[in-house]
Amino acid sequence: MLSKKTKYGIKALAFIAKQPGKIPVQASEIARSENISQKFLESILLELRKSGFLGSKKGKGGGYYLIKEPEEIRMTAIIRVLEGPISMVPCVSLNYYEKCEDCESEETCSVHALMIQVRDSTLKVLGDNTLADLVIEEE
Amino acid sequence: MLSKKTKYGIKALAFIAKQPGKIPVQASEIARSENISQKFLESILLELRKSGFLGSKKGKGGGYYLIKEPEEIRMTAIIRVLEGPISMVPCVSLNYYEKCEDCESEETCSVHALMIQVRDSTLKVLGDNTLADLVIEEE
DNA sequence: TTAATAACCTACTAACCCGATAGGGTAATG
DNA sequence: CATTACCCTATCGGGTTAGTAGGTTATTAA
Repeated sequence: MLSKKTKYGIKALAFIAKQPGKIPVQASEIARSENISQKFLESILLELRKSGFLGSKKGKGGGYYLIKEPEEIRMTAIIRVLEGPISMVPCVSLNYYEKCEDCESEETCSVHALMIQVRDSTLKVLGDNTLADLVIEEE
Repeated sequence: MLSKKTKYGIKALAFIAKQPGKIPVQASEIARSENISQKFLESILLELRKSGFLGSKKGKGGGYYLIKEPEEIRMTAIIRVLEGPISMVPCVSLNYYEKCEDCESEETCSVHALMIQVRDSTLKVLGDNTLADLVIEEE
């Protein structure tokens, strides 16, 4: 299950990407438009800024803006930052690998091979889609 | 993320499917072999019995056994029972659909279309794999 | 018939995480 | 210098997860 945090983060990024020009978008505006708790959204935007997706500008007329082009931002990157691992099990995660306590070996684990298949198919979809694709579909 | 419950459940089913013949397998044996808390496993096996995957026999020589052939048990069915929805978001779930509170319409939601793609690719993998496939890979 | 076995059932709990709220501080603009 | 809007920390209720505890019931073998 996708957390609200990730969902809100994606929606916010899409909202910003959708704006004409490169003018900063305020958190309050996004919160209003997308029905998100403003404070909660602020913390998400902050995280997206710290991880290099967004730039920010303080004061009047300030807000958040994309640093890279929407076409360059893969959904895998966004989700990994906000949600964490894409895999359903840590033992098949590429970026957040963790060994299982209960499994003696990954070769004999019946779940392992299956979860690799799921991971790869999900990765394909999320890697093929960029932020630009989300915006296009919206119009 | 897959819960331990689901993971243990799949492993247990694979363990039972792997047994030669149709003799019942005891929960204690599965728990020992797979390093699972026995009591926790019992509750999972019980659920799998109630949902029609397993039969059981009490008393000495008792245990759990598969009701259907491993080839007939799709991974989607197992996961839906133990884990719940396969989709990452309730608003694209086929079996556990729920409307989003924050979204005004699903057509304009930037997340929606993406999550349908993820759902379909995951569904393909889990629908193509049966319990029999897990056992084969183990050998 | 009785003892052992193993499934079945109910209740509880510690730990954890999520989503949100509270209450500010800091920097930039006009 | 006042307003704006980002920035930061702390906290918290509610829910879920993974497990533990302590039994009851049904079946089988001695």
